[in-house]
Amino acid sequence: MSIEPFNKYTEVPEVVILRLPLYVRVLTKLDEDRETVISSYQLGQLLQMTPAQIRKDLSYFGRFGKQGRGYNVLFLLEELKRILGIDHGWKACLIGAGGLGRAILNYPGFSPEGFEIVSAFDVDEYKNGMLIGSVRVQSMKDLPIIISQHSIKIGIVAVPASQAQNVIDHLIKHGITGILNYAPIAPIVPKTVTIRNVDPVLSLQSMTFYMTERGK
Amino acid sequence: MSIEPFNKYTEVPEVVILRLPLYVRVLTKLDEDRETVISSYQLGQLLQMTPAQIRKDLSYFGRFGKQGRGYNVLFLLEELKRILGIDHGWKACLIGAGGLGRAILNYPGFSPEGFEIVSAFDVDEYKNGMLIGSVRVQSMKDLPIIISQHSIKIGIVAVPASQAQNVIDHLIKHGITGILNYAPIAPIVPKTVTIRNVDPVLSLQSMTFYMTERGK
DNA sequence: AACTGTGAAGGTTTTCACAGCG
DNA sequence: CGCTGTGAAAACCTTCACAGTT
Repeated sequence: MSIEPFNKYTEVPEVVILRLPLYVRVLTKLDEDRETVISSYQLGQLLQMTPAQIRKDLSYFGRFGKQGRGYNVLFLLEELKRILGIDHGWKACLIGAGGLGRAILNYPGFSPEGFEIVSAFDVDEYKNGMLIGSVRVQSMKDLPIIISQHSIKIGIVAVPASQAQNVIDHLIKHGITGILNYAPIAPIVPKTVTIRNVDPVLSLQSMTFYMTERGK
Repeated sequence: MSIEPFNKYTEVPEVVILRLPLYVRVLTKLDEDRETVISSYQLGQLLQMTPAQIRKDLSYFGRFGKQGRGYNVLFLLEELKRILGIDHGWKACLIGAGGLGRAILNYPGFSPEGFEIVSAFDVDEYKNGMLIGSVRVQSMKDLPIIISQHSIKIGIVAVPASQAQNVIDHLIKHGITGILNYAPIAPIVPKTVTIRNVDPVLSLQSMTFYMTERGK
């Protein structure tokens, strides 16, 4: 029994985790450009952040730099990938093979980063068997077996808003622990599941605030 | 001359602005469901937030509720739309008519929310004249005149990463003040311009942190 | 009785500033 | 000398708790 108020072990702030992929992205670019060393100041220039913030963020995970010199680009890049769990590939399944789902399947940005959509599902039985890119659309009733056979942990939701929460609940029931949701809703998920929403309309709606007199 | 350290007029925190569109979304749904009154507690349930946060957020802009009763759904909805500047439509232009650009043009979610893509551009002259949905692809050299004729303030960027910063600079030079960027880069813009990035890969990369042992 | 609006408290994140290392 | 890593300070954001209104 402690006299002081209970304070759980200081975790890494979520905002920090959200920034790590940005670091990965610029480091990847720097590596492609054959840069071998970079300082927190230079990283800050590229990302429009303060050098102190970058150093503090990295310090949550270890000591990756060299005083007087900076960070080794490739070393820091690989450390960050390991921390984020993207030093290996991830399989994902897609739910919803409409216009949006098709665009997601054809989006060339996922697989170079190690995210592979290995399977697609749609409630519409007419779409079953259709080939989109290299993926064949399957019936929703095959979802449990496919998820378990391929050990899929990520679900990408591209169904209409009205069905999205149901689909999300269904995915979670069958073992999905990460969801990338494209439906324009505010989904409710247990704390054991990580969800990210892709919602360009929300982005535009907060943008317009700053584009009106009111926002200045 | 004050003794106290200078503190600029307390602005509304950006996180608050980012949440307002969420309130708009659930209020819209509630209105469609013929709900007329809602409390901060109920809103909190729907959005997985504390009632105090919702009340505090709203208090930055005025007093919209009634004690003992809650908020009038339609009234609050319209106030929030006015605050965000979405009580009227916004015109946007799209740059990049490749696979991604085509998906954006065909995405049915923008126009019901008042965002209309009135024009599309591509550097590839072979695409000029092509019709995508109801929009005809134009040459980049027509961009300045079209932006000015239609008073377009929003640019949607769907070009390859290598060209994105150039395109963004170009848009800004010709009067665009809001940018929705789909290219996987960390763009640099002046403080007079508001930018939002749509980047599902970054979302996935922060998600996997929490899906690994490390993230628990 | 049921709720809002809000100062104040509490908690979190950013920035500062400098010791210490290469 | 130039830079990192990091306690401490400052700034920022969330939650509490309750006076006040309907």
